[in-house]
Amino acid sequence: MSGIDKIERRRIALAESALKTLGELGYARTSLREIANNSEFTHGVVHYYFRDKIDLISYCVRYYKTKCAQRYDEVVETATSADELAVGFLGKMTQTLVEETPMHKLWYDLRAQSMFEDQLRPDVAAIDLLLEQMIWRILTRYADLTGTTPSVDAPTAYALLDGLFEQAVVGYAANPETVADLLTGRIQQVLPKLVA
Amino acid sequence: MSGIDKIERRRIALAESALKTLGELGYARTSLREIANNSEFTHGVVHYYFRDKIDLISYCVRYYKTKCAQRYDEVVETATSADELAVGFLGKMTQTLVEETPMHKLWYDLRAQSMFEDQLRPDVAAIDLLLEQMIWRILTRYADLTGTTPSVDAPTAYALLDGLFEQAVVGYAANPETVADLLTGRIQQVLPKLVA
DNA sequence: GACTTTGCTTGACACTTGTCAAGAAATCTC
DNA sequence: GAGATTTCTTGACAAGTGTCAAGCAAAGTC
Repeated sequence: MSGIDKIERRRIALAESALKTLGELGYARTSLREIANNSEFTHGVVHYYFRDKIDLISYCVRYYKTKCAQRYDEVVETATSADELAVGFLGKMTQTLVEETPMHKLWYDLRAQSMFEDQLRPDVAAIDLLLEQMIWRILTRYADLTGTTPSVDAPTAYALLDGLFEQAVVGYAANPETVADLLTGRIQQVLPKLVA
Repeated sequence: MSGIDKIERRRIALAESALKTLGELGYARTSLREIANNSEFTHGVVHYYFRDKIDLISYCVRYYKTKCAQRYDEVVETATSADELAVGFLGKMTQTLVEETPMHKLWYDLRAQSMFEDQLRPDVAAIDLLLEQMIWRILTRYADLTGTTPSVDAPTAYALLDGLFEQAVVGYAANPETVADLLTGRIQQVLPKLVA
């Protein structure tokens, strides 16, 4: 295995460890030592592989992005009816809401941080675009299957659905049981209104 | 002036100072000393009037809440047509987006923090509810004036519009010029779809 | 097997943080 | 105006932060 790959592998291992800690504690309360403690590494290693803290976090964000935006692609491709697509989409959405709550909490945290920390902004904007495109793929496919066309543009559709999802993530901390059903109900209300 | 009022007055002065600093720096980067430095007080005073940091911040959030949720009430009450209401609503919305950007940044930051910090959750939830009710007043009035009824429930309507607004706030850091117009365009797209 | 490079540990540094306590200053009370 | 109370300043503390450098261990190279 080549040297550059080994470095990248370590970076990824560190990023995954960091993401675990970040997802639990949030950006503000996560220190490099805490990240190192929750991993098999010592705190010095972090500085061997990353210039500084923001470099690590921004690497984490970029790494995270590669994992999150293709979640629904399979559903989009295999669905043969609007209902099937909607059910599959909602299923995957509630699944990731429940199973990957920390990652979603972290995402909304980091997006908020990007308003104050310039260095995070490009990475956050890139992920936002990726998510927007993901939503757009779902919506255009949904329109195709219903013989309609989207009645809002991509950024609007994303902002709307993201608003619903964020409320669900924020609410999840308070009521883990009811939130998933509420979310699916709301999206079912909204989805038909986004095509015409 | 009574003693209890004087204390409350000082608390409010401190909270306003703190909110200014919090709005600029965000939750993670704001320290009590920074708050004190940007005010006429010394850092010891903060602990004279507030038990600890979270007590101060939670007071700030509660104080902030009283100022933000009645912003649109005048527009709702005076509008005599759906168009007038929409124009007034959009005007106030872009106005507050531009003029009170730090407060809005702080709000989204704090809502994210509340996912990690239990003590913030009740206050954040209370504000979310207040905002939801505000949106609901606007939407029901809009429905009245157009002779329709809302086609989504209050939490859904709030989540949708809040999603649009949050995107605008996040995007405001990158492109301050274009964002306001984009927001109004998107809300104009969406508003008619929320009634039927 | 000696030597060099790479990877990692350890401990230290300068600094910031929240918190608190001792005492000065101001205000109030009589 | 003396004494008591409230209000504020100052300085200190312990803990935690990001960062870095010196040196140890391991791996690779000849």
